[in-house]
Amino acid sequence: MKVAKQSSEKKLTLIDVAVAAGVSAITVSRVINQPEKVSEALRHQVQKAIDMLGYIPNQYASSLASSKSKVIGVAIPSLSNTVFTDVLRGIYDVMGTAGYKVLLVDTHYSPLEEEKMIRTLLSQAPEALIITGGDQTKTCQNLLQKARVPVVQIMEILSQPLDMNVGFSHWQAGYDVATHLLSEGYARVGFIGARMDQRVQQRMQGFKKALEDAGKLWKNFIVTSPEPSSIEMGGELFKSLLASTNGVVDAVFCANDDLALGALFESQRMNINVPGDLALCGFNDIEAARFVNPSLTSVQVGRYEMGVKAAEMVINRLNGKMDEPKIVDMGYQIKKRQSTTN
Amino acid sequence: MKVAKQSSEKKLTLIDVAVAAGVSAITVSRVINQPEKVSEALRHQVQKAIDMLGYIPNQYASSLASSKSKVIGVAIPSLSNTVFTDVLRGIYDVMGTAGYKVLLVDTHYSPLEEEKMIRTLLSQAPEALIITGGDQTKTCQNLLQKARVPVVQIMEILSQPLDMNVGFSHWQAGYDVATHLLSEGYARVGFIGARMDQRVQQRMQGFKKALEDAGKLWKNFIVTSPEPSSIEMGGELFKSLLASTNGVVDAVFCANDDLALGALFESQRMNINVPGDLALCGFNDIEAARFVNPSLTSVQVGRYEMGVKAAEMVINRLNGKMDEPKIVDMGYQIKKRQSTTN
DNA sequence: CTGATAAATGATAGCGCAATCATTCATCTT
DNA sequence: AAGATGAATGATTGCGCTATCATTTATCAG
Repeated sequence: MKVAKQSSEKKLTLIDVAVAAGVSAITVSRVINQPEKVSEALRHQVQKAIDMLGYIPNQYASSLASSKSKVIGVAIPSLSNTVFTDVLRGIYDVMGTAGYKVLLVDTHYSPLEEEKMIRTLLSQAPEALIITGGDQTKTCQNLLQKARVPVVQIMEILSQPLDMNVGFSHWQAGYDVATHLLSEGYARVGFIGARMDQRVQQRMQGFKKALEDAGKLWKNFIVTSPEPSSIEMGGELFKSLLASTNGVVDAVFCANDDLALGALFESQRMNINVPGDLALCGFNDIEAARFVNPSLTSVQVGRYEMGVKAAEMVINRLNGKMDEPKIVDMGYQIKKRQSTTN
Repeated sequence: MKVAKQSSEKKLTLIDVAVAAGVSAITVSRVINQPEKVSEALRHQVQKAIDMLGYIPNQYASSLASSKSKVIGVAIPSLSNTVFTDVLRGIYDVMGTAGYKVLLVDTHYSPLEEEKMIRTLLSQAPEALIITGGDQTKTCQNLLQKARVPVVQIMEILSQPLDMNVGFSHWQAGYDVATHLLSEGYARVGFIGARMDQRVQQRMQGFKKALEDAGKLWKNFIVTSPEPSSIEMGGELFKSLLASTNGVVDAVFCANDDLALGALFESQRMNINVPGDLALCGFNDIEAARFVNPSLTSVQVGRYEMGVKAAEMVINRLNGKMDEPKIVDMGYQIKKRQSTTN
């Protein structure tokens, strides 16, 4: 084995390794990509050269030559929302194991930004995309169509998915929460929501429908804000709701657990007893919901599992399994806890 | 302008656009990358063709030809920890604006996995890397060295950074928290910690040193677990601490806010009054710390800003500004709240 | 109006790798 | 032992783009 200069200035290529190992370039390529096609002796010899030189393949050259990028593009609306990062973990865990890289972008809840970001993703020639929800711009949908790339839309069930779809019905979840609160005997049920993205809107619509069906929907029992959701915002919205209802509200469905915690903490400060005076229900079932006092009724969603499922769907598709279902409803579960115990 | 078939099967290349626009390929390339070098008339003509065809450049070919990837690699230990996703947001916001893509990997707190992941990152020929902490394997350090890529280590100040470094001293923060608790009159101060990564270890060491200096360090007042940190774990560790100290502990420094919340919620369930019977201090100052009742003393760190700073350091370096400081201490601030009010 | 300079555009080559096809060599069959 | 088969290895070519240098066209001084 010839020994090349250790501290060469220019970057190492396959050929450097090939020379060092005394084989041809393509053999080195095979050792890296299809080791079973190379005899054991040569394989070791080449591997030794690779390790010695610290060679790292240039993925760009590889992708260009093979038109396989091993990249999956993922677009989520926010990096600071555990709802999305939980899903992300599922995606990363599966994709990592399967040898795919994840190129992640943050759309900041904006379809226009999403369009820009998806352009970026597409320029990396991803083998598939996982994107959030269904409110892409028309241009963006065209781009995706044209790219002929498998796409999974996650987080919610869509009526007309672009391709594959994993999620659950936020409308139904909202409907069920309202029904649950009514069945527990609460009669003046309010709603607080922030950010008001498509999914929150749907939860609210479902919620409103259930109350309407029961003849218990009043406009002043709904308080929302376009601002980002947060614990602090939950407290604010809760106070607004109390004001707009003159304090007669007896249960509040909060669009997510952060808002619910904010409402809970605020009501503690106001000496409003939960659940004695007021019931609270959150959404997402983050860890705090289980452990706060009183524990918080919430809607559990298999977020990690949703990420796993989306990733698996992508991988199946890439492996040519076309017979898998294209739409998967992950469902949800209302976790009844102390905060709605009448 | 010639019009190409709209729904061609094969993917579009520069040349397709060039033909459609009636110019040479390189001119199209210039319109995309250095528009100021092309006359306005041609520029519009080409742009029209690009839009019409829905052309998206192949980044792999571009990167291979120009050896500029416009990719920044980022490695963090966990995707489900807000501490890291906050930093990430800062990185994404700056990098996105500057036209860089972020390739993110999750090392699951394991140096071995980190080594593997950094190999992956390097194979994408990133222009720089942002990695977490300083406990890379030797092999990994060699890889990084050899790659001659700017590296920023974030989250903590290291004695021997590989290259650039942004963070703060966890040791000092731990020392200061202990000092603060002692100065508030607490005399039997305990510590609970989970996961016990390098940064938690350092906080604990600083904490222990301060107690030792004050002659108030006892082994049974320190309870840790290698398991992941969580609210639930905080409750468990808190109960263990009570057991191992026979309940005489009068203040607890929790290695992070999740643990602190767990301890707080658990003490509420045990009818231990905070801060009346027991003081609690967290770390990281997540939003809940400000709003929970009693509000939780914690250590505030500019995580988003840390991400921004790291990204800016990278960009400055890539733009040839070599005179910037290589080590930036972001500092921290102890936020004194109700939970440690004697 | 000539030549010089700058601005705009084009032709060519090569980035580092893997697909493809060709070749060599070992093993087996009858 | 000759031929057949398959495994192991290699030579060539091109992926889609940009760097480089060459060429053309516009602009201007004297």
